[in-house]
Amino acid sequence: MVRASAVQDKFAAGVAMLDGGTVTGTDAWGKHLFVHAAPAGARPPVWLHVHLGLYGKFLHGTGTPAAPWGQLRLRLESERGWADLRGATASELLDEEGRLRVISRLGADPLRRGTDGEEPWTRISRSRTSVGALLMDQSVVAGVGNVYRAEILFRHGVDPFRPGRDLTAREWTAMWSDLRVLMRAGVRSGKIVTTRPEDRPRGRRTASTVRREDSHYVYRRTGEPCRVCGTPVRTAEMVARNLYWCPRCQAS
DNA sequence: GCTAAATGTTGAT
DNA sequence: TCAACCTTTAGCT
Repeated sequence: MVRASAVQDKFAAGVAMLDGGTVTGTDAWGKHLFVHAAPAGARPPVWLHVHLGLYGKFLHGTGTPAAPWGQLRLRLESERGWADLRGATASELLDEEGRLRVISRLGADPLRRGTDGEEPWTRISRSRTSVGALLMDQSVVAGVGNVYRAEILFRHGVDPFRPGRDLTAREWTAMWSDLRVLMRAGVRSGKIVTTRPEDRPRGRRTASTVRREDSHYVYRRTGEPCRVCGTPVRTAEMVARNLYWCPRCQAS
Protein backbone atom coordinates (compact mmCIF):
# COMPACT_ATOMS: atom_id res chain seq x y z
CA MET A 1 0.00 0.00 0.00
CA VAL A 2 1.27 3.47 -0.87
CA ARG A 3 0.43 6.85 0.54
CA ALA A 4 0.27 9.47 -2.19
CA SER A 5 0.61 13.19 -1.63
CA ALA A 6 1.67 16.27 -3.58
CA VAL A 7 2.01 20.02 -3.44
CA GLN A 8 0.50 20.93 -6.80
CA ASP A 9 -3.29 21.16 -6.85
CA LYS A 10 -3.66 20.16 -10.46
CA PHE A 11 -2.47 16.67 -9.62
CA ALA A 12 -4.95 16.24 -6.78
CA ALA A 13 -7.18 13.84 -8.73
CA GLY A 14 -4.28 11.55 -9.59
CA VAL A 15 -3.03 11.66 -6.05
CA ALA A 16 -6.45 10.67 -4.72
CA MET A 17 -6.59 7.73 -7.11
CA LEU A 18 -3.19 6.39 -6.06
CA ASP A 19 -3.49 7.03 -2.35
CA GLY A 20 -4.14 3.81 -0.50
CA GLY A 21 -3.57 1.76 -3.63
CA THR A 22 -0.84 -0.71 -4.58
CA VAL A 23 1.98 -0.25 -7.08
CA THR A 24 2.09 -3.45 -9.10
CA GLY A 25 4.74 -2.81 -11.72
CA THR A 26 6.61 -0.41 -13.98
CA ASP A 27 7.37 -0.18 -17.67
CA ALA A 28 9.11 2.20 -20.04
CA TRP A 29 8.88 2.86 -23.77
CA GLY A 30 11.33 5.37 -25.05
CA LYS A 31 11.28 8.37 -22.76
CA HIS A 32 7.84 7.50 -21.42
CA LEU A 33 7.56 5.85 -18.02
CA PHE A 34 4.56 3.92 -16.79
CA VAL A 35 3.77 2.91 -13.21
CA HIS A 36 1.05 0.30 -12.92
CA ALA A 37 -1.15 0.65 -9.86
CA ALA A 38 -4.22 -0.95 -8.34
CA PRO A 39 -6.28 1.78 -6.65
CA ALA A 40 -7.92 1.15 -3.30
CA GLY A 41 -11.39 -0.40 -3.41
CA ALA A 42 -12.66 -2.18 -6.47
CA ARG A 43 -11.59 0.44 -9.02
CA PRO A 44 -9.87 -0.82 -12.19
CA PRO A 45 -6.08 -0.69 -12.47
CA VAL A 46 -4.44 2.49 -13.73
CA TRP A 47 -1.19 3.55 -15.34
CA LEU A 48 0.64 6.60 -14.06
CA HIS A 49 2.19 8.00 -17.24
CA VAL A 50 5.29 10.12 -16.69
CA HIS A 51 7.51 11.97 -19.14
CA LEU A 52 10.40 13.69 -17.38
CA GLY A 53 11.04 16.14 -20.18
CA LEU A 54 14.05 18.38 -19.91
CA TYR A 55 14.44 18.63 -16.16
CA GLY A 56 12.01 16.24 -14.54
CA LYS A 57 13.31 13.82 -11.92
CA PHE A 58 12.02 10.72 -10.21
CA LEU A 59 13.95 10.60 -6.94
CA HIS A 60 13.59 7.55 -4.74
CA GLY A 61 15.08 5.85 -1.76
CA THR A 62 14.44 4.20 1.55
CA GLY A 63 14.01 5.73 4.97
CA THR A 64 12.72 9.25 5.44
CA PRO A 65 12.18 11.25 2.23
CA ALA A 66 13.82 14.67 1.95
CA ALA A 67 11.77 17.70 2.92
CA PRO A 68 9.86 18.77 -0.22
CA TRP A 69 11.02 21.90 -2.04
CA GLY A 70 9.75 23.75 -5.09
CA GLN A 71 7.08 22.05 -7.14
CA LEU A 72 6.59 18.50 -5.96
CA ARG A 73 4.25 16.72 -8.35
CA LEU A 74 3.78 13.51 -6.51
CA ARG A 75 5.15 11.74 -3.51
CA LEU A 76 4.63 8.03 -3.00
CA GLU A 77 5.50 6.42 0.31
CA SER A 78 5.25 2.86 1.55
CA GLU A 79 6.93 0.75 4.17
CA ARG A 80 9.47 -0.22 1.50
CA GLY A 81 10.54 3.25 0.39
CA TRP A 82 9.56 6.57 -1.12
CA ALA A 83 9.52 8.23 -4.54
CA ASP A 84 9.26 11.95 -5.39
CA LEU A 85 8.32 13.15 -8.86
CA ARG A 86 9.39 16.69 -9.71
CA GLY A 87 9.29 18.95 -12.74
CA ALA A 88 8.02 16.37 -15.22
CA THR A 89 6.51 17.43 -18.55
CA ALA A 90 3.74 14.84 -18.31
CA SER A 91 2.23 13.20 -15.28
CA GLU A 92 -1.23 11.73 -15.76
CA LEU A 93 -3.36 8.71 -14.98
CA LEU A 94 -4.36 6.52 -17.92
CA ASP A 95 -6.26 3.31 -18.41
CA GLU A 96 -4.84 0.54 -20.58
CA GLU A 97 -6.34 2.11 -23.68
CA GLY A 98 -4.68 5.42 -22.86
CA ARG A 99 -1.33 3.71 -22.44
CA LEU A 100 -1.71 2.02 -25.82
CA ARG A 101 -2.55 5.40 -27.35
CA VAL A 102 0.74 6.83 -26.06
CA ILE A 103 2.73 3.85 -27.27
CA SER A 104 1.08 3.88 -30.69
CA ARG A 105 2.83 7.20 -31.41
CA LEU A 106 6.25 5.76 -30.59
CA GLY A 107 8.72 3.93 -32.78
CA ALA A 108 10.97 1.03 -31.82
CA ASP A 109 12.83 1.44 -28.53
CA PRO A 110 16.41 0.11 -28.69
CA LEU A 111 16.20 -0.73 -24.99
CA ARG A 112 13.19 -3.04 -25.22
CA ARG A 113 13.88 -6.75 -25.41
CA GLY A 114 13.28 -8.43 -28.72
CA THR A 115 13.13 -5.17 -30.65
CA ASP A 116 14.98 -4.97 -33.94
CA GLY A 117 15.70 -2.03 -36.20
CA GLU A 118 13.48 -3.15 -39.09
CA GLU A 119 10.59 -0.77 -38.45
CA PRO A 120 12.80 2.30 -38.14
CA TRP A 121 14.63 1.19 -41.27
CA THR A 122 11.48 1.13 -43.39
CA ARG A 123 10.88 4.77 -42.41
CA ILE A 124 14.50 5.91 -42.70
CA SER A 125 15.25 4.19 -45.99
CA ARG A 126 12.31 5.90 -47.70
CA SER A 127 12.74 9.36 -46.25
CA ARG A 128 14.26 12.48 -47.75
CA THR A 129 14.52 13.91 -44.23
CA SER A 130 18.04 14.12 -42.79
CA VAL A 131 19.27 11.28 -40.62
CA GLY A 132 19.91 13.79 -37.83
CA ALA A 133 16.25 14.78 -37.83
CA LEU A 134 14.94 11.22 -38.17
CA LEU A 135 16.90 10.08 -35.12
CA MET A 136 15.15 12.75 -33.04
CA ASP A 137 11.71 11.71 -34.27
CA GLN A 138 10.21 9.61 -31.47
CA SER A 139 7.82 7.95 -33.90
CA VAL A 140 10.83 6.55 -35.78
CA VAL A 141 13.11 5.60 -32.88
CA ALA A 142 11.85 6.01 -29.32
CA GLY A 143 14.29 7.06 -26.64
CA VAL A 144 17.12 8.58 -28.66
CA GLY A 145 17.71 12.20 -27.67
CA ASN A 146 20.11 14.96 -28.52
CA VAL A 147 23.19 13.34 -26.96
CA TYR A 148 22.78 9.90 -28.55
CA ARG A 149 21.83 11.49 -31.90
CA ALA A 150 25.09 13.41 -32.11
CA GLU A 151 27.25 10.63 -30.73
CA ILE A 152 25.86 7.72 -32.76
CA LEU A 153 26.27 9.70 -35.98
CA PHE A 154 29.87 10.46 -35.09
CA ARG A 155 30.68 6.86 -34.14
CA HIS A 156 29.48 5.73 -37.56
CA GLY A 157 31.00 8.56 -39.58
CA VAL A 158 27.60 9.69 -40.86
CA ASP A 159 26.93 13.27 -41.91
CA PRO A 160 23.85 14.38 -39.93
CA PHE A 161 22.53 16.18 -43.02
CA ARG A 162 22.49 13.08 -45.19
CA PRO A 163 18.96 12.10 -46.28
CA GLY A 164 17.66 8.96 -44.58
CA ARG A 165 17.22 7.18 -47.90
CA ASP A 166 20.93 7.59 -48.64
CA LEU A 167 21.89 5.63 -45.53
CA THR A 168 22.90 2.06 -46.35
CA ALA A 169 21.26 -0.94 -44.70
CA ARG A 170 24.69 -1.93 -43.40
CA GLU A 171 25.18 1.48 -41.79
CA TRP A 172 21.76 1.40 -40.15
CA THR A 173 22.23 -2.14 -38.81
CA ALA A 174 25.51 -1.09 -37.21
CA MET A 175 24.00 2.09 -35.77
CA TRP A 176 21.01 0.25 -34.33
CA SER A 177 23.06 -2.40 -32.57
CA ASP A 178 25.46 0.28 -31.32
CA LEU A 179 22.51 2.26 -29.93
CA ARG A 180 21.33 -0.82 -28.05
CA VAL A 181 24.76 -1.30 -26.48
CA LEU A 182 25.33 2.38 -25.64
CA MET A 183 21.87 2.99 -24.23
CA ARG A 184 21.94 -0.19 -22.16
CA ALA A 185 25.29 0.89 -20.71
CA GLY A 186 23.74 4.28 -20.00
CA VAL A 187 20.90 2.72 -18.03
CA ARG A 188 23.35 0.61 -16.02
CA SER A 189 25.74 3.43 -15.17
CA GLY A 190 23.32 6.35 -15.06
CA LYS A 191 25.57 8.35 -17.38
CA ILE A 192 26.07 8.68 -21.09
CA VAL A 193 29.58 7.66 -22.10
CA THR A 194 30.03 7.24 -25.83
CA THR A 195 33.77 7.60 -26.32
CA ARG A 196 35.73 4.44 -27.06
CA PRO A 197 38.49 3.81 -24.50
CA GLU A 198 41.23 4.32 -27.13
CA ASP A 199 39.90 7.80 -27.88
CA ARG A 200 40.14 8.93 -24.27
CA PRO A 201 43.29 10.27 -22.61
CA ARG A 202 45.72 7.69 -21.26
CA GLY A 203 44.80 6.95 -17.67
CA ARG A 204 41.13 7.61 -18.37
CA ARG A 205 40.39 4.47 -20.30
CA THR A 206 38.58 2.28 -17.81
CA ALA A 207 34.92 2.91 -17.07
CA SER A 208 35.59 4.03 -13.53
CA THR A 209 38.12 6.69 -14.55
CA VAL A 210 36.11 8.41 -17.30
CA ARG A 211 35.59 12.11 -16.64
CA ARG A 212 32.57 14.00 -17.91
CA GLU A 213 34.75 16.06 -20.26
CA ASP A 214 36.02 12.85 -21.88
CA SER A 215 32.59 11.22 -22.22
CA HIS A 216 31.48 12.48 -25.63
CA TYR A 217 32.98 12.82 -29.11
CA VAL A 218 31.09 15.89 -30.26
CA TYR A 219 28.11 16.68 -28.02
CA ARG A 220 28.55 20.18 -26.52
CA ARG A 221 32.12 20.41 -27.82
CA THR A 222 31.63 23.28 -30.29
CA GLY A 223 34.98 24.58 -31.53
CA GLU A 224 36.99 22.00 -29.61
CA PRO A 225 39.23 19.67 -31.63
CA CYS A 226 37.72 16.38 -32.79
CA ARG A 227 39.13 13.55 -30.65
CA VAL A 228 40.00 11.58 -33.77
CA CYS A 229 41.16 14.10 -36.41
CA GLY A 230 41.55 17.41 -34.57
CA THR A 231 39.13 19.36 -36.78
CA PRO A 232 37.04 21.86 -34.76
CA VAL A 233 33.63 20.44 -33.84
CA ARG A 234 30.78 22.28 -35.52
CA THR A 235 27.30 23.08 -34.35
CA ALA A 236 24.02 23.98 -36.04
CA GLU A 237 20.37 23.91 -35.10
CA MET A 238 18.41 20.91 -36.31
CA VAL A 239 14.86 20.06 -35.21
CA ALA A 240 15.03 22.95 -32.72
CA ARG A 241 18.00 21.41 -30.92
CA ASN A 242 21.71 22.00 -31.16
CA LEU A 243 23.40 19.46 -33.36
CA TYR A 244 27.14 18.77 -33.06
CA TRP A 245 29.36 17.03 -35.58
CA CYS A 246 32.87 16.73 -36.97
CA PRO A 247 32.86 18.03 -40.55
CA ARG A 248 35.82 15.81 -41.45
CA CYS A 249 35.00 12.50 -39.77
CA GLN A 250 31.37 12.90 -40.82
CA ALA A 251 31.86 14.27 -44.30
CA SER A 252 29.53 11.77 -45.92
C1' DG B 1 25.36 36.03 -7.18
C1' DC B 2 23.36 36.27 -11.79
C1' DT B 3 22.26 34.50 -16.46
C1' DA B 4 21.75 31.31 -20.00
C1' DA B 5 21.35 26.89 -21.55
C1' DA B 6 20.21 22.17 -21.09
C1' DT B 7 19.41 14.65 -21.74
C1' DG B 8 12.18 17.51 -24.16
C1' DT B 9 7.39 17.99 -25.39
C1' DT B 10 3.07 20.49 -25.91
C1' DG B 11 -0.08 23.90 -27.19
C1' DA B 12 -0.91 28.53 -28.83
C1' DT B 13 0.01 31.89 -32.63
C1' DT C 1 7.94 29.50 -34.81
C1' DC C 2 7.58 30.56 -30.06
C1' DA C 3 6.46 30.46 -25.25
C1' DA C 4 5.64 27.66 -21.42
C1' DC C 5 6.71 24.14 -18.24
C1' DC C 6 10.25 24.50 -13.90
C1' DT C 7 15.02 22.60 -12.28
C1' DT C 8 19.90 22.21 -12.26
C1' DT C 9 24.32 23.51 -13.59
C1' DA C 10 28.05 25.82 -16.05
C1' DG C 11 30.11 29.94 -16.85
C1' DC C 12 30.31 34.34 -16.10
C1' DT C 13 30.77 38.59 -12.83
